Formats: sequence, C-alpha cells, structure tokens
Amino acid sequence: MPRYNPATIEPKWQAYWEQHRTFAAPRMPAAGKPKLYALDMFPYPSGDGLHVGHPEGYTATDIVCRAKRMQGVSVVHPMGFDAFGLPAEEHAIKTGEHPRVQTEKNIATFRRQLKMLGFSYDWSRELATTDVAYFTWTQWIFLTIYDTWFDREQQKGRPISELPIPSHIADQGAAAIHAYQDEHRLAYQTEAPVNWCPALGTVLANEEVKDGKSERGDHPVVRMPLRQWMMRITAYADRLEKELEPLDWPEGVKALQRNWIGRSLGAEVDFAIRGGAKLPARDSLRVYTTRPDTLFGATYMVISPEHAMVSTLTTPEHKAVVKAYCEQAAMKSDLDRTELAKDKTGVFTGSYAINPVNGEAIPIWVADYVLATYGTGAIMAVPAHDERDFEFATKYNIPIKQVVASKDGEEVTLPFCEQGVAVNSEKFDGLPTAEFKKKITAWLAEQGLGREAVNYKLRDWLFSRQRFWGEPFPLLHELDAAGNKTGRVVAVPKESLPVDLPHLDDFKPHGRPEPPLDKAPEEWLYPVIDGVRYKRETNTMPQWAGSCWYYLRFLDNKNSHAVIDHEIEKAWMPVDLYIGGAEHAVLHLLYSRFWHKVLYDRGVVSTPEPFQKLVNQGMILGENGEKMSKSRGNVVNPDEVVREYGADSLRLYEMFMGPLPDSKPWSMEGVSGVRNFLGRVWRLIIDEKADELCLSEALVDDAPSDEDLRMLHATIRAVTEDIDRLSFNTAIARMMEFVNHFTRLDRRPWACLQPFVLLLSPFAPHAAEELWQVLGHATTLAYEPWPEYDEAYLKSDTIELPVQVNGKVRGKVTVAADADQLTVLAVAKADGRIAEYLTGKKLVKEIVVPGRMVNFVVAG
RNA sequence: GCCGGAGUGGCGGAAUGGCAGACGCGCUGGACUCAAAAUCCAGUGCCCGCAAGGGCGUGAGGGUUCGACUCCCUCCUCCGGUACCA
Repeated sequence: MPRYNPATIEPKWQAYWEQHRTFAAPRMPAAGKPKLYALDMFPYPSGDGLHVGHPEGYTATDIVCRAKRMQGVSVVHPMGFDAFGLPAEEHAIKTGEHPRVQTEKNIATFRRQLKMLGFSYDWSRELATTDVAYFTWTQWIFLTIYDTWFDREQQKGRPISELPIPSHIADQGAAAIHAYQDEHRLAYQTEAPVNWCPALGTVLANEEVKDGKSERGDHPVVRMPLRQWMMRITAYADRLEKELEPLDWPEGVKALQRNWIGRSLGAEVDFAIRGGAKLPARDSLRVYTTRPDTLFGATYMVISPEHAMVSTLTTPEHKAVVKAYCEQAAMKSDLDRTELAKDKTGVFTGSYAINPVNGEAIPIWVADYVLATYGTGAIMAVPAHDERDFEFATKYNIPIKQVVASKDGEEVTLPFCEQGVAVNSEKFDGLPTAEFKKKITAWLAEQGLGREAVNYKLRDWLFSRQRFWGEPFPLLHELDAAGNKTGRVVAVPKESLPVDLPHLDDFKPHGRPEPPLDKAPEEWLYPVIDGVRYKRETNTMPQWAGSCWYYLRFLDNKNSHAVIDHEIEKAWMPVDLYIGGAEHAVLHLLYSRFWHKVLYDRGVVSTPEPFQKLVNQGMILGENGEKMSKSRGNVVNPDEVVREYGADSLRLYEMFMGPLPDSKPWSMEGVSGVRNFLGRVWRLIIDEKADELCLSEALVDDAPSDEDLRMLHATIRAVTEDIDRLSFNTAIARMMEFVNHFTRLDRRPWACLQPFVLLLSPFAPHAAEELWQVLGHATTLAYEPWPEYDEAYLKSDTIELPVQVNGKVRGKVTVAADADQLTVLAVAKADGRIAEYLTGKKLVKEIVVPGRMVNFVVAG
C-alpha cells in the first residue's frame, strides 16, 4: 500500500500550499533580510498547452526560490501570461468568437498545468497582458514615452514640456510648436511599408509572408506604405550598448545585443556635385564611411533608390532609366534586395561628384545594394577595398584603384579589406590605417568637408500593428469640420485610461489596409471632447508592449493608482535572476531595457537596468535529437509525463538531463531513472511493505558513523553550492550518491536522513513534504532552516594518493591527511610497485600536490 | 561569410591544470521468487591477457607543462543566430 505514489501525494500538497498560501510573498522584503526576485519569462498561452521546454527554466528558478526561502531570503516568484497574439485573433476571424474567450481558455489550461508541476509561485500576483487592468498601465507607459524627448547632451529622456523651442518656431505659434514637439517625441508617426494582402483583406506580419505570397492561402502580397507609430529606440542606442557591460548575462547574449545595436565609428564626408543639369555649385552629397582612409581610392558614388537627391542628381538623358530602376527597387521586398539578389545592379545618374581629397570627378550611380536606412543612404565606393564595391565595379567596368597595401609589403589580391598602410594617397602615403583615419578625419573637419560620425545598425522600432487583438493606442486625431484629420494628435489624459477595445460584431477583415479597429462603432471611434470631434488611433500595439514591463507589475499587480508603488519598486528591483529561452536574447530584452531606461529617466523606476542576472535554458530536443515539433511527431506532453511518473519526476528529470543552458535530447528511460531514484528515497525512509504509511524499521536513533556524517555533510555542501551555481544535474547526482550510501545500511541514522529530506525538497517538493510529514512534522518544510554543513566532518584522517611515474599512475598510497611532503614522498617511494619503477632510473624531479597526487619524473 | 555554443563509453552527462568517464540509462551476473514483475547486491571505456598486468583513449594535428578533457596555435564537424549596415 504505501508505495511511492505521486498521483496521490502531489495533488495533496498542491492543495495544502494553496490553502495555506504558503508561497505568498510579502508586499515588501522582510526588513534586514536579503531579497530575491526570481523571474521566469512568462509564456504565451498557446492552444497546445504547456510544452516540456517550459518547465525546464521554471523548475530551475523554483529550485532556487525554494532553497533561498529556507535560507532566510525574502523571495518573490510570480507567474503570468503574455496573452495577446495572432492565433486568438485568427480563431476569432474564423469563428466570430471574441479572442478573449479563446485566450482565457488557454490561460486556464496553462494555469492548471503549471499548478500541477508544483511551482512555488505567488499566484496572487498572477497577471495577463490582456487584462484591462494590466494594459491600462501599458497605455500609461506608452503615454509617458510619448511625453518624452531625448536630450542628446544629457543623454537622457526628459518631459516634452522641457523641450527647448527655437525662437523661429515659437514665432509661428501654437501649431508650429506642437508640430515641433511631435517631431521630438520618443513615439512618433511615419510612413512605413506593410505587407498588404488584397485577397485576405488584411495586413500581414513579415513571418506570415513567404516568397511574396501569403503563408495562408498563397495569395499575392504587395508592399505599400502606411501611417505607423515608431519608437525612437535609436536615441538610447549608446546607453543600451554601454550599460550592458556590468550585467551578469551570458557573454553570447551581450554580444548578440551589441551586434544588433551595431555601433560603428567613422566619418561623414561631403562630396561636391559637378555636372548636374540644374545643380547649384554649393550642392553636395554626404556619405558615411568607416574607412575615410580609403578616400583616395573612391572611384564612384552610390545613392540608394530612395535617396532624396535621386531626381536632382539624375540628368535628363538618364531620367527614364533611373526612374524605371527605382520603381523596380521599390517593388522588391527586403528579402529580394538581399538574399535573393546576390547579383548587384545599378544605373548611372549622369552626375559626377568631386572627391574632396584630390578634386577628381567620379560618377554617381543609383544601386539598391545601398540601404536608404543606414548612414546617409549614400556611399563613396572604394572597389579596391570593399567586396561589394569590387563586385559592382567589376560588373560595370568602373576603375579600381588600390590605396591600401599590406603592412609587410607583400602583394595583396583585391579587394583587400583589412587594415594596412596607405599608398597612392599623396602626402598620406605610408600611414597605417588607424592613424590615417584619425588624420584625414581631422583634416576633413578643418576644411569643413566632413566630421567624425557614429552610426548604428539599430533602427527605430515599428511599434504599431494593424490588428484587433492588441492594446489600443491612447491617442486621438483631431478632425476638422469636413471630418478630415488636421494632423494634430492629442493624448488621452492618463486619468481617463484605459482605452478599452471596442465591441465588434464580427472580426472579419473589412478589406482595407487600415487597421480592423476602423470597423469600431461610431461612439468609440469618434469621441467628441469640448466640442471638438476626434478619431481614435486605430492601430494597436505589438505583442512586445505587454512583455516589456510585466516584471514591474508583478511587484504591485493590484495597484490602481500607479504602475507600481515607489517603495515597493525600490525594495524589490532589479530582477535578480531571469531565466528564459535564448529566442528572446535580442528583441524582448532590448525593448524591455529601452522602456526601463525611459522609465528610469522619468523617475518611475530607480534602477538603470531591469534584469541583473540572465540565464538562457537550452532547448529540449525530441528523443531522436531533433527539435520537438508536431510535424516531426516527437513532441513530449508534460501531462502524460506527470500522469505516468509524477511532477516530481518530471522536474527532477529535466534538471538531471544536463547543464541548464545546454540543448539536450529527451529520454523516457531517463525519466524512469529519476522516478526510480525517488522510489529509493521513499524506501530509505518508508516501510513499503507495511499496510499503513509508517517509517522503515531501518530508520534508527543510532549516532551516525564518521562515514555517515562525512556523506551527509559532503552532500549538504555540494547541493548548496550546486544550487547557487545553477548546476542542478550535479546536485542531483550527489543526492543519488547519498541515497546509494544509506540504502546499503540496514541501520540508517535518523539524524542523517531528516536533513536530506530538506535538501531534496526544492527539487522534488511533493515527495519531500510527504516524507517530512511522515517524519513527524505537522507543517510544511518550505520555511525550515536549510541544513548547514560542518567542515570538520568532511575531513578524513587518512587519504589515498595516486602516485605517478612520468605522469602515469603506477600506484596508490595511503597517508595521514596532514602528512608533510617528505613523509608523502617517503611513503610513495617505499611502495613496492613504485620502487620497481624507480630502481635503476635517475630521479629528475619529485612533485607533491598536497592532498591530490605525487609524481616522480625519471630519466634513463 | 561573420558572431555565438558544442564535440568525452552503447546513450545522457561528470571532471576547468593533478586518479578521465562521478551520477543516471542500458547491458551482464547474482540474491529473493514455484515463476515473473518489483526490489536489493555486484560488474560494465576499448584492445591484449587465464590472471597479475600492459597498451590505447576526451573531434584531428601541433605547442606549453613534471602533468592537458581543461591553457595556446592551426584545422574539421555539428547546432543556434545573423547576413549587402559601407
């Protein structure tokens, strides 16, 4: 009867924890105690339910939280749902059911599954990004960002009311001032291309488009510009890069972020224009280059098809060709312009630019290998020292002029893109690249022809979506008497939030590229305030919005007066441990950091960074070593694992598979292995053959032997340290050794087994609680003091040392643990086999590593 | 191409300058049983050997060191990310 049966004990303890609110975290960390904010990346509640990948990171944080509570730390460990998302909206389009219905269902499934796994979340802090009470504050933060401009001098976001207004603007009156402010806000409007699918009557996300066709239905998709909201994340590029440095994050993730931000240092150079039909002499073309030292090798210029000067630079005889080329380029998607079109194309404009360093006239081309959105959208092309320019110049027979030679004077094959020394560069010849860059940049600056410049790969963040199921923007567009937008945008006052989603009769696309909220009822869409008629903003926010700041709301999720209470924020932030998938290494973390920095600048939060320590769990692969997916048929369902083996086994197995950050394949036999371990733990303490649940007869009051104590204290130390290192697989291995040792004994000292149950409890909390109860305790072990180890028990009187001869182990000797080196050497030499190896040889060197080994180096 | 991570028994993995393979799976043998399951005990890198013992061995090659899975150099393979950013 009393076999280890997770199916009964797991629900029992889950109910106990819930009833006793065992894991409710205090509003503020306990005074005088250290705090721990341990956070899981909250899941998107998909219709498929929990995946076995989810509990991996969740178990890791849970183990840390449970151990830390027992170590007297104030712990907050919340969970919630990133619940906006496309699938619910698609379901709504198909069925007419409100996306909220499907979303709530999915959340209920996720919640049930998470509870089934026994995580010690404080469920009273639960939130979903789709809760109106939550997105009220998402909208509040949006308005704060909207109300902020970035002061470059102070490198800080400031209220728009503090934006200095130039007098020539102020002179033009209120409308001009308003427009000027709008240009400087961190949230601003622009025209940006979207993927419009006429057949589906909707705008598609990039990932919904495959080869210019819709993924669903394979209908043609066209790119068309649409009014969109952007976030000026580029203003924070420098800080986002620099403030990454001190964070305790994986180096790989930091590198990814740095790379994504892509800061580069170079120079802007102005090339005067010559030969254009109607060009005044002062006109010039500005380029950005990271290699100003190659200026003497510039043999042509390229502007992107979207460059503002395309038409002015095109001479009449080239007009038709250039126009055709630009139109064609506009049709291409980003993908077509990069991957699919490795072959470079371009057309000559008919104009020439004057190279400022040598006065040479060089042709200006239009080519789509130059991006409008990077640098100035124009380049000086140096085919000898740039692969792309080399390819282009070769194709169009443009001269290639070498201006950098290798440092060692060896011949180089062009294009030569490394650093070297200058040649064919007049008075600069012989200068090493780095030095030349500095000199020429200074010279250009002196001449007023250029200046040092920094550029970023990072682009501003396209923040609007043409979707229903997202947070509405709390913004109004003023309308004139004719019902047209005046261009003036007004924020909904923060006191009037939330702006809830309107009722729609159905969710079918209305067939226009404008967002679905354009279908909203008049009374929602056209509010009248103080006699002025407005149209609401109908774009909605992207899924990122809700996940950008949820870590703050967890700390004060019921607050109806503020995003978060200051005192609470100060006391709990930052997040001390953040665990989640590597797929969020760039965007989620970057966006979140950006919002956090704005909130920091605006005094809402007190730390410059939200996440102090970050860990990415590895991917769990299918039994065949491939990525788990329905199509591969190798998906493991956590419900089934729990039914068959129990939640404790699932938790333990996922931690035992290997190091947390590694990818590792699933193995049901492995699950069965840890299930077996839990059975052994059970039998260590419980009499399985008795009719009633009672302690094993082997459990006795005997004083533990030295060996028992050594095992216990070694286990305490290893498990404690391994939890701190997040090295859960080795912690479990050490507990298995403990169990192997004591299983062999038919008299098992109580004094050793009881602390062991506490060590096990963060990993297999249900089994541990049950054992703890059988051991005679009336309440949960969740706050029992964590066992401490005593060095004294770890020491042994004698130790066995391997003895090497020339680095090969040839014997072992036993010596007193505190034996000095001479004694150790003497004992080692006296050993029969070692003596054999030493006789007749010349002893060159003797090495003793105290407590580790002895090595004799012999010759001859 | 570039950036990041990883290559160790039949398998998952351990050891971050000091006995390679902890722990688990699998496999083999034994105990218990009428038998099986369950459980418990023992063994298990490869090669030679009855054994004692010896040789080989951490993707490949080189180097540093008394000693290298671990540090350095060159290269190969796999996984993940990214790609005309001038």
